[in-house]
Amino acid sequence: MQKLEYPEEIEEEIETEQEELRIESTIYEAESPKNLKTSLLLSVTYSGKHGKALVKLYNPEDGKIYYWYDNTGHKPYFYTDLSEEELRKNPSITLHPGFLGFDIVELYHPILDKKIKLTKIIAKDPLSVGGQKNSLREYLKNKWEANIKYHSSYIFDLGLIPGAPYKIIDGELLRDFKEVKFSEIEELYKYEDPEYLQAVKEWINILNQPIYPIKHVAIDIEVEMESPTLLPSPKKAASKVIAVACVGSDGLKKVFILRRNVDMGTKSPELNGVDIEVVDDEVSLLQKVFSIISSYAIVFTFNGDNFDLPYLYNRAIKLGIPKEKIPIALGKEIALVLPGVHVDLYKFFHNKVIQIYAFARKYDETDLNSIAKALLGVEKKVLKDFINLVPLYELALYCYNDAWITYNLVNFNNKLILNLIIILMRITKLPIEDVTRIGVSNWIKSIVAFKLRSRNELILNKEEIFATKGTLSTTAIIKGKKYQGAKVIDPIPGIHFGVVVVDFASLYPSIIKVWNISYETIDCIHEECKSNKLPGISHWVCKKRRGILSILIGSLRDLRVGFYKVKSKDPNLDQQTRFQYDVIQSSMKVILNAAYGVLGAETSDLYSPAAAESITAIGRYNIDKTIEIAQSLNLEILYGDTDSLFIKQPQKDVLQKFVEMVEKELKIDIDVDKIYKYVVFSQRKKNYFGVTQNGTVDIKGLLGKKKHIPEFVKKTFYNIVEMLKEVNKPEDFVKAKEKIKNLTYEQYKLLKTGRISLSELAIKVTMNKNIEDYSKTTPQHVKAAMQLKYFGVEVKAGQSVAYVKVRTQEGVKPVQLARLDEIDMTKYVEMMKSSLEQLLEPAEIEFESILGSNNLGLFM
DNA sequence: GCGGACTGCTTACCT
DNA sequence: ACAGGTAAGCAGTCCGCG
Repeated sequence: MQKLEYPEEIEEEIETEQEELRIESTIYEAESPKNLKTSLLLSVTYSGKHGKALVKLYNPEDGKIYYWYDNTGHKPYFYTDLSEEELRKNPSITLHPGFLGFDIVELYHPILDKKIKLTKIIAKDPLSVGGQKNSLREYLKNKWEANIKYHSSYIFDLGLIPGAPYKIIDGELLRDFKEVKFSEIEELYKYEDPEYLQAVKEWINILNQPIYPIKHVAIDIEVEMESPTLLPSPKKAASKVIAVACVGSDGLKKVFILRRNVDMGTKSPELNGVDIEVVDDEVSLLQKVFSIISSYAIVFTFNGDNFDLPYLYNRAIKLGIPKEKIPIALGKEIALVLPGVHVDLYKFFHNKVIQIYAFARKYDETDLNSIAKALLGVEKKVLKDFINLVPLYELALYCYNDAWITYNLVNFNNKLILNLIIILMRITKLPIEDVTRIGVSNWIKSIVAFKLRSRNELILNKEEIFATKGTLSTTAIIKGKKYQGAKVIDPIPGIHFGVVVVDFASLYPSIIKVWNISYETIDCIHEECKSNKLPGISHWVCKKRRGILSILIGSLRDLRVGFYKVKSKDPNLDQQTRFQYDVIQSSMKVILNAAYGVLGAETSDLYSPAAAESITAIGRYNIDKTIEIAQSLNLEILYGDTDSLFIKQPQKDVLQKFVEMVEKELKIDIDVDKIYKYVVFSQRKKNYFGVTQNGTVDIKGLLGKKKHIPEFVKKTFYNIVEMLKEVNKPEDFVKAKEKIKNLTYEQYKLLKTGRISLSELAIKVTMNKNIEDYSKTTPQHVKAAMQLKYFGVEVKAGQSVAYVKVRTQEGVKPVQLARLDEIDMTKYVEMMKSSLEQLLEPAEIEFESILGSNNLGLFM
């Protein structure tokens, strides 16, 4: 299939610097009742029309969205250190049309460790605080909390928990929480300080609330194309919308097709049960779609922010539909719907931490097809012809299938995604639109800011944190990195039977808790804390005050490990509860795993290099101490990486003693993670394989598992792995050896005689940049991409190039352009060798000997 | 003019 | 737009070489 190009955007983008989308339409406004029963808080936004914060609630009883407008008189604001008197002299402030007034406040400054006096500047609307050239914040140098979005500020000040149940009584918005019993928790954490216990209780209180099913719909649209290679531009919306599919949680299965001068074609049985409506004119088609969009609480799309919804909106405008009759509001890079909410699954799945920690890297490209293949085991349909010419029933099927996939991404595995989103909202205090669109550093920022506001503490500026926490005392091993990271212990090469792996359960979060690491406690201001040095570095940590991250991250860690993980496997609980607990513990995992990284990320608002390098330094200290203890008990350490140690054939009681000693010394839990029948190490770090007691094989870092290795090498690699599974004792290797040799030889023969197809020889490598951005060198995959571009197919950043090695000057060719007879065999034999050797070497098989031992004449 | 030693770039992995 | 550490393969450079 021909690759598509993106349209050139000719017009200047109209930069709507607006932080809050002003939704002016009244047609699609939801009711705002005086009383409302148990409803989930889905979103908070600012209503320009009412000049108030707007809370969107979902009532599971009737499946409808309800609005609640602020009745507390809450206004946007920020702080400055200028006195009111000084400010009065500044007409840009006092005469600003959005200026409302001043207030003098006292707030606790976490780094100065004292209360400071600030002037609160109150504004009429969010845009007057920030977002425009002449917003109030632009006229002041020293300012705090001026970049917080108004809806977040509102959530923080009212202590709202997005994703949690609320009710309205006599116009008042109230928590509608089920009572949670804390006796068990109080027992579990009785040695912790009261502040910490309080944090634990608050987490449980919000996380254990029921999650109600939410009425939702998945939508996908198809658009006619101007040319076969140019993707339609949503901004221009020049071509017709020819199909729209909707799949709803209420059983809706609907496809609207625009009647055009194209064959109906034949209706596939896959469309049985799907209501296909052929609509005569585009305007009615759009109106019907709008009516569906506005009747569901959540609209899910895949890339709807950047394509489907702006296209529908702009097309509707173009066809003369008045904008107040369109239930869509467009922002800079976001599209919202009315009266409910829109979630763009592309953005959610694109989030790196979701990809890595929630889905364990099951998908590595974030297009719909890759994700569907990895998570649902299904693929997108392929159009057999240019979309403009495809028979209508076929188009209907294609469109329906995409909406169906989108719907199932939300609903597979017991609505996992929907549950995950709700739990993440509760943890991060972000509205559904934000939590599904922004990255983890902003999640954590929101968690922290919510807590700070509740404690009447100032939310510090990035620069302020960096000014005192920016010093580094270590040097990174890798050039270009800022500070030293984890320690990896050289493995002892060979085959080792009976290996026990112990590891620290979430090491870095534990360190943050136990050592009181936080951006404000590291290198704190107190003279008397300076002696409280951390091991191996020149930083010290506060003795007087518990750090906010120590509390937040520590409590999340403890609850995950000690409560939710345990409860998710508790057979005494019903399945639904266990499932919710499992969702909670995986949501926590996502956040915990990223917490340390956020401190070390320059782009993060909590960037605190001193804290980040202290965490890794303590990590190294921990592993060193643990090795010392192991040695004192005569345990043999085979390998270790960051937070784990591989111990050879430890005696049960010695291991027990070891665990006790480590926990006593370091105050951090260490557990047996797994037991291997045998593990095979080379001299390489991060590179081994092992067979566990139940026969599963772990392969770490070996070449054969890397995704760019050609399929045919991979197949052979995994066939050998299967053979190694059978090995239970040292003697078994001898038997496996013959089988492995034969297999390898057979594959080699196939390769040499040209019987491996081009696609199995393909090397697939991701382009992390666009072609023109490779300025320093031109790697092979880029060479291949350049050849493809010459043929009119452009590979963009994020996509992968498939190429083969050939005997030409360039050395490579994209698979599409290559012939089998020009393949450079020697390169493929080399690849086979390097990949397979990592398995053969330990079995004492020489790759070369396999090739040489048989029928030499065959290949010349 | 060419090959080996070296450094640097790039990707994909591990924790 | 969370971190650093490691392996592998290739690109590019420098140096020596009658």
